[in-house]
Amino acid sequence: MHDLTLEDIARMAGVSPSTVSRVLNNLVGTRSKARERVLKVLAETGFQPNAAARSLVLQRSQVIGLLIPAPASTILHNPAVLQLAEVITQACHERNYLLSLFLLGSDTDEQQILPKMTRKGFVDGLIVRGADDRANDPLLHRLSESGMPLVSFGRPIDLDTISYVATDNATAAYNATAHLLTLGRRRIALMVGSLETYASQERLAGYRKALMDRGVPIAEQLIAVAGMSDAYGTTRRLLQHAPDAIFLPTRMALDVLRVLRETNLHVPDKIALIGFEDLPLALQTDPPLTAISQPMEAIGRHLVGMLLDIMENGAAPPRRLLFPQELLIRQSCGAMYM
Amino acid sequence: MHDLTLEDIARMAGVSPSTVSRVLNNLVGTRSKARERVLKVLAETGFQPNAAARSLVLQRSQVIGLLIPAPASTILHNPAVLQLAEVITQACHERNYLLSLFLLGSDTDEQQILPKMTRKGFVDGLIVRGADDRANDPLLHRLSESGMPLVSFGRPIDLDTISYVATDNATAAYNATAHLLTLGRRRIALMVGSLETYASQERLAGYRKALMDRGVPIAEQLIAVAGMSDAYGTTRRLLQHAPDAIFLPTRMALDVLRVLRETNLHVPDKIALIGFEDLPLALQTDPPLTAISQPMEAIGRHLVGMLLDIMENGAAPPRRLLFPQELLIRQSCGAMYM
DNA sequence: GATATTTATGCAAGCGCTTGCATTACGCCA
DNA sequence: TGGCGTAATGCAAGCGCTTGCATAAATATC
Repeated sequence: MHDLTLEDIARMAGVSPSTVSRVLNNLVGTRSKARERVLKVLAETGFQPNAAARSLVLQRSQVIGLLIPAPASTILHNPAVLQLAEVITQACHERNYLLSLFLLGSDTDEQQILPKMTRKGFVDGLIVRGADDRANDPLLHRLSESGMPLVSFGRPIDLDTISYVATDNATAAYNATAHLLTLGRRRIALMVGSLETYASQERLAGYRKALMDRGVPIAEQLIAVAGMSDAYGTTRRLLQHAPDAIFLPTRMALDVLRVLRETNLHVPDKIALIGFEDLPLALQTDPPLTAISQPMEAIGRHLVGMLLDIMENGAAPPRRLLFPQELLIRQSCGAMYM
Repeated sequence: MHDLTLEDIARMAGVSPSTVSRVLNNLVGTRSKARERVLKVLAETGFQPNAAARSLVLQRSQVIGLLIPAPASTILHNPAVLQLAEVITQACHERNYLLSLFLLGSDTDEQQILPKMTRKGFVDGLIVRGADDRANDPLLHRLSESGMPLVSFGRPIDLDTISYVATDNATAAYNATAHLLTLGRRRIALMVGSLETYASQERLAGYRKALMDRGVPIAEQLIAVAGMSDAYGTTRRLLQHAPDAIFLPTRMALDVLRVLRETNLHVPDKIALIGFEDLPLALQTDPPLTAISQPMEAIGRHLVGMLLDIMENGAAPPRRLLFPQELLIRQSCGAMYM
């Protein structure tokens, strides 16, 4: 038994395929009697039109792709991207699009997958978790060249033709640093995951500016780069320079807290902590971590809004949107006790 | 300027569309001179054939869908599903399929999305994160009825027609409990996230059996159900019954550890801990958490293997596969000190 | 009740690709 | 060089749907 087609339904309902199509797409008046019969058959059979045929004739698939360049390590420690995926999924559904997620593990994946992703008739547009670092710049380049409607979450490096939504890490870091200064901290350490990422550079800049604006000297020893695996060691080294606050990637909070417990540095009495991202983890640490939060809901909505706009009106000129971030005060920064 | 089609390429290369198609699909001998010209044009234009047209004529899209029923809370605390997604993505690429992830947030999503997912010509088959609890049983039912090739990760409840891959939670819990007993623990507490899930029921059964086999009395007060938000309180209550070990969902480890620190119960000297899942978190806790680990790599491979098999040979009879799990001994169970 | 107007329906083309079949070009051997 | 087998190529149909156009039916108008 072959799969049902429009034609089968038409025969069963005693009408022409066109009529069935029109019923399916609601472009037939409600008072038609044929309509009733078709509807009945449709319900009985549970018929769903063939997606490929539909896409072919309509020249669009009603599917949007979300590309996540993510070697295992990255994504597992970064639930934020998942939250983004959820928000975007929701936003797409509201606009009657389907959101399809694609994981890009290795570089070979990328070579293999990208050409397929940019085929017409597959997805109508692409949202990319862009430019975490220079490494995925070529990806954006290639996507951009493909002509596929595209928006990036995160500002692309060296590429000013791509529309993007990003968050203002510089201001956020500035504000967080200022907050710590207001609380009386003077030796504020900064841990970043890498200096290759735009985000880190912006945070560093915001941090520096806040210190300078207040006339607090910048101690280069208090600035450290730490990967996931050496967060513990890096923290220990940092402690030799007697910081009274640490500004850190939230995913490293557990390692940092462990060091502080081991060295009997009470948080926040002796040392204050602020995380760069508001992951679920921030609520589970002891004490709960004050963290910078991105307005994910709004970001997601604007990403898909922007993409749909580009799909309708073309990609020029590129759209840009910068979102402010918010400092969520919990206990690790000491402000609760003032 | 309209998008390029096979016909355009054919014209540019001075051949017929059929020839271009054959070059694209590598079913033309290598010594053809036309082939060279086509290849050249293809390279120059970066042409990619229209995916919808291809799917339509071939009656398959070379895309597999991974359906993730995941309200935000669930997925954010459960990176395991992401690991699965990565493994499956990889396995699909190796088999020349594209893996497309779909998040099912709300129930309304489900109503809206499922019909689209089961359309022919969209995906060729579906992998579902099945039956975490009764709640998504209807989902599996509907998918099953749609006739779409389907495999479930996790054993479906009340449904014996669906092929699945699952892990042997009962044996794993049995072994972990036995391990604790061997280490001299006698008052082993069990925290589960819910009693609605198959997984929890199996764990509970394995736990009970291990105790009975060793003649250790089962204390019902040592068995507790805790959600993410009341893990802390539940742990405190549990402590009133003086457990010397706790068997817990890994994602609750931080809360449990906090209670134990606050009550000065040293892990593992005073109390041993074992987590049900080996999340990245297990390595970051202090002390690192002994945990049960699923062979994700193998599971992922078999899920796609099974699905492709079903796509080729039909769904009957349903395939079933049960994987053993492994106890990863770290410091929280005390075995390191023996 | 006859005509004009609106609304529902059917016909057929076509979206961009693949592929069976018929045809042509090619290389080989005598 | 002619005849043969094989490989390369082109033609045209068709995958399942939508939609412009023409026609038929239903409704409104006088």
